[in-house]
Amino acid sequence: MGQNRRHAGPQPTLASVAERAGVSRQTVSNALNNPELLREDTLARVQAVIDEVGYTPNRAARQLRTRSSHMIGLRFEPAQEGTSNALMDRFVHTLVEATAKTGHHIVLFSGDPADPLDGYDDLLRSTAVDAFVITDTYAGTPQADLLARVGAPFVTFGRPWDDPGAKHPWVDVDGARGAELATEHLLAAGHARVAWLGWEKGSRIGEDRRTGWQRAMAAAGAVTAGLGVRITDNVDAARMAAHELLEDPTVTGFACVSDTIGIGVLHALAERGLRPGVDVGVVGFDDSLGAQVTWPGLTSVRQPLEQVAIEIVELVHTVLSHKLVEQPARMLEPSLVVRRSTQRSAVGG
Amino acid sequence: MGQNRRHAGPQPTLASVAERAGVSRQTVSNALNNPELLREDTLARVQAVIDEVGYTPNRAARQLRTRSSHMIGLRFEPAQEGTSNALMDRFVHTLVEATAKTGHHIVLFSGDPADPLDGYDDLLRSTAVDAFVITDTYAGTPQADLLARVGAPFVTFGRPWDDPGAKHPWVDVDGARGAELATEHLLAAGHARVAWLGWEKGSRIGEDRRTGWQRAMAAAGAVTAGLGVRITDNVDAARMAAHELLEDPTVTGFACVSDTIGIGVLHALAERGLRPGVDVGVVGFDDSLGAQVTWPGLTSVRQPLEQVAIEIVELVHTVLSHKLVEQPARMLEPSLVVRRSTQRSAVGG
DNA sequence: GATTAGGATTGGAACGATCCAGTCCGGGTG
DNA sequence: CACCCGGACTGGATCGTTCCAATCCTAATC
Repeated sequence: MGQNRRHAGPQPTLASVAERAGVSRQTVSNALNNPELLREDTLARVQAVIDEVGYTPNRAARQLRTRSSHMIGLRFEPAQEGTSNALMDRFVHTLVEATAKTGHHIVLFSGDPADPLDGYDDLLRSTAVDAFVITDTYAGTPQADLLARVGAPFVTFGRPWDDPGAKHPWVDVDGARGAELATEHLLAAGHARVAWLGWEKGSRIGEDRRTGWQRAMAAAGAVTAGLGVRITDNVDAARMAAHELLEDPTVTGFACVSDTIGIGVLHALAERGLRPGVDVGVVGFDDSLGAQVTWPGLTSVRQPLEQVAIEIVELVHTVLSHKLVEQPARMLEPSLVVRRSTQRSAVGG
Repeated sequence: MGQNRRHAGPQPTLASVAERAGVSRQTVSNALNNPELLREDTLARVQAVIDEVGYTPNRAARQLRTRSSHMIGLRFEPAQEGTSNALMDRFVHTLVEATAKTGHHIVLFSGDPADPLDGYDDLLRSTAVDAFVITDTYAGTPQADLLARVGAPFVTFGRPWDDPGAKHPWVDVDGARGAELATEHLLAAGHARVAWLGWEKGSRIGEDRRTGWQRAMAAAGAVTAGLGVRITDNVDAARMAAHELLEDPTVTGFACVSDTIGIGVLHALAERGLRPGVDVGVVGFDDSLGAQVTWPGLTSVRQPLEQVAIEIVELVHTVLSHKLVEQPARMLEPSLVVRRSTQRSAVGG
């Protein structure tokens, strides 16, 4: 619809539509933005002309007048090779779909990796975007501070770790709960001593997930001493740490802070001839592509990224319409995707 | 710079800068867009005021007048779970960086998955974007046809398979050459009989890559009869196909059309107790995350996505400045990333 | 039939930039 | 000295929309 433009002449404008329909520009504008103001027959007549000539409002003109671009900025950080943070892909896609429904679009921009603030100010001052979505809050939230200071609307994916009293809207996933789910799952599968392979200190997200492991272990009356290990996020570091822990044959469960690390544990098992799921249970985190394709399949904690994106868009919408909500924060629950790395059933064939 | 806005009053405009600098609006405009037209001292004076008040041109106004938004549209297709097409991540990121250098931004949009044309027309007619980058040309190029018809600028990542005479600009990676590299590598490693695991017929990309395998085999005087298999792009299908081929113990090399399929072959090896690299060589395609983290590491054909993005931006720029190039098409060479799945050296430890 | 209320519609004035057709000015030329 | 030239700069018009205040119209009320 609207695609059947008959004449390939100049783009139709509001004025040309108005003239053709025998009404004023304002009436056409209202037909688009406040149709309830028009009499039924007038609306129908205007609509007919709009369809006939294939009119689409000019965004620039609208943006200039209304001072809103219907664009949402997202700084697209470089994905580190070798780690499984390509989960952004899933998130961004849902974000695009969710924003499309409210007539918004996502504008990507980049910035000096050393300066987390780079790029925001420019887009904002040139009125190119109405709001921002901020995804990397793990290292503090200087962007949030900047934007809050200049009064720019934004929503973060990630709670304000450093400043729990921050009033800005955010959506996050309960990582501790995820690790708890993972650990409970391993305990229920009969692995009494579950190790934790986490990131090095300093990662708020990592520490949060770790508390979930501790909570589950404590609830089961299990000892955690010597079972919590901190390493960097790569396959080899995890492989070596797993080898070390596996020297103690009573350690048969591994809850991991990431899929990358979970995969590293699977590598160690392969090298030792231990059967994943049967001899040793392993759970990763993020349900990345790696978890899905690695042999024989890695059980993983899945974040509801689709839901996160949807809620973020809702909050953006709320903020932009100045309907301030009392507590504009949402904590979502992760879930567990069970694969063979925690299943005792026969593997193969 | 420009960030030291002193007063948080209303946004400075061209007119306000002009007044403060004691010149006309046009002069300020020229200072920004055609500085060579100004006398040196005038330029310096205007610049000083611009910096002082922290002026940034309003994009909407500029866009309205010049009819160009400096935005480039990219339809962000849903990533299929379970397949390794997260390589878009790497591509998109470079695209964002490359466009930033020319003052452009990437706007993501989505569309009805059933309608490859959905979304383009709207963005174009509302003058929201100046050009498009099209990434999925594997299923024909209806978008390219549409855009060419309405005279909209665009560049595709992927050659026009159906219409080799198409005149639109494109950048692509020589997939046949990639498969040839993979096959040559396996042959050189002593695997005389190299099987090809490809996609089902109908995929132009898949067929193209397949010819590379055939070329390398023919050059080596090797027989391909019974060694070319077509399956769907998932781990299990590949695993089963590999099992079947491995019934013939002379088949010790696998060139695969994707990493997903390569990983499936690795699964089959694990189930049969065969050592990757030592007993059987496997090469995937795309150098995805899965290839990097899967055990023991999957040799893979890597597309120069960064270079693709850069060349695409160059072409977009060329097209937008109406400097038509004679043959606006670039074919890039892939490379091979060697990992343990094709190395006879000891694995583990 | 004059008055009024309120819904429907209108036309001028922005929004903030660039385009275009000048004007101003200082110096070289005949 | 009149004339012309070209570089530097100016001011109105314009892009396509929405805001605002005013006007028109219809029907109900007195």
